Amino acid sequence: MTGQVRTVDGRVAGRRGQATRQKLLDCLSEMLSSSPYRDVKVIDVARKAGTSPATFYQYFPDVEGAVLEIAEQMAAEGAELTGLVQGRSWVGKAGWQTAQELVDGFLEFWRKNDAILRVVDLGAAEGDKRFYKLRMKILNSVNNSLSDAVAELQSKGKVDKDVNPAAVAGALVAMLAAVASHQKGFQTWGVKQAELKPNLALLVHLGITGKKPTK
Amino acid sequence: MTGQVRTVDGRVAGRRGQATRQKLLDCLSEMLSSSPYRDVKVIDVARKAGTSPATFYQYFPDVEGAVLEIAEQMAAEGAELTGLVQGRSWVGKAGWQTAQELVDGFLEFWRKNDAILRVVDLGAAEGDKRFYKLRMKILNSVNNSLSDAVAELQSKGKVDKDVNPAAVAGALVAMLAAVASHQKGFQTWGVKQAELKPNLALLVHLGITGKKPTK
DNA sequence: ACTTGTCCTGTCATGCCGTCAGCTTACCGA
DNA sequence: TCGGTAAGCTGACGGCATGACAGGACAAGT
Repeated sequence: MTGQVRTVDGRVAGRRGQATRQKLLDCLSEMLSSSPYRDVKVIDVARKAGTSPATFYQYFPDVEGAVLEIAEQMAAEGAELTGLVQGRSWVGKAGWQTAQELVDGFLEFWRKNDAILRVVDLGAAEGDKRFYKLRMKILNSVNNSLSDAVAELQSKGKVDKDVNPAAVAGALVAMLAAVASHQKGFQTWGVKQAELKPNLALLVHLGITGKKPTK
Repeated sequence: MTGQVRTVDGRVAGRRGQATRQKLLDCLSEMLSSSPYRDVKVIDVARKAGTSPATFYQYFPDVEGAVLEIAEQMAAEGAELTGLVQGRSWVGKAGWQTAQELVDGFLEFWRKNDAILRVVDLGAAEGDKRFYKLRMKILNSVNNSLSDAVAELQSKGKVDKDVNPAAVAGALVAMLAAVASHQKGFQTWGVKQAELKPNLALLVHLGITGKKPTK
């Protein structure tokens, strides 16, 4: 996809250049998880990476640009999420297992990348098409698979005709993402992490199949 | 609660002062819906309000402080959400109606205040306790009512014992909030606003009662 | 050693931040 | 009517981030 890494002014980046570029990305990523997005300054990132602001601007047009880059890398890894739903059964005990593993994998992925995902979410909500497309890219694999699962059950007459597979799948994915973002919120609400998961799995199972799971 | 409105340096604000203060809040609010949170500058808000940056800092410690103020006002209005669930029935056709009206009211409220809610969400996700408490305050009314509903059905033996009411309620509320934030996202996903609502209502009904609604 | 192209940084103009002293305005009691 | 007092506002300033540029350092090939 990305044939060559290029600097802002069009030069092709070599070995060393790519290294510092990556270092800047790493430092920015770290910065995002330790301080509010709004307060992340180019100069801090540069200092942390042992270089100067000017260098940063050689590789990225601005902070947002760099964030998009990080998010892009993450989206690529996010493809692993597909495996959580693709080709799985939603019937009987296997269905319950599928729901559980989906929830587990999803929360884990989100927790691992929470800082960057927050920013992507904000960008998307603010209407920025780039972030918005990126968010789709990440969620699409899961969403499409879920949507297919609903559609298939529907064709077999196991799910009502007036259910919109895409809407249900989208809502469930949004739920998982939101809960993952606010995991800490649930704790103070008196819900422990361990308790949360099975209840989420239950909701997912109910949403997809319309039935309570057989455990 | 707030006995007197005070400036940062401790003076009590009079008629005129409160007016400019409110004007600044209004302008900030408008600013937030038209440009990314990260790019909202004090000087722009001040200019828009026909005053100077120094005046802004007389009433608010920083942009964040002003945002919290706006959010607080909104949270007060958010109490109206309570009416969407409190004392409603979740049985039979009435249950379906309850679910529909909840979804409707929730989406409407979110759409009306989306700009500020985005920022609150971000702040909460970033771990800022003030935003986080505020988010709770807004969602608590709905969340508690839903939680109670589940607990009640549970005591009647209509819902499984191993369901955690708070977890389910929290997840459903998070889902509604997330879907509301990304309503545009669903459109490009091929799901129309009108189609989305009943499917959300279905999920809510399933989650609360464990059964398909009778329409 | 020399050349070439990559890579980094010092420096600078610009603009926003956040603060302060000081000016203007409104209110109030004598 | 006339100060006196507190509220209300702003010009100006040091400080820092931004973003652009030109030039120096460096690695690799010849």
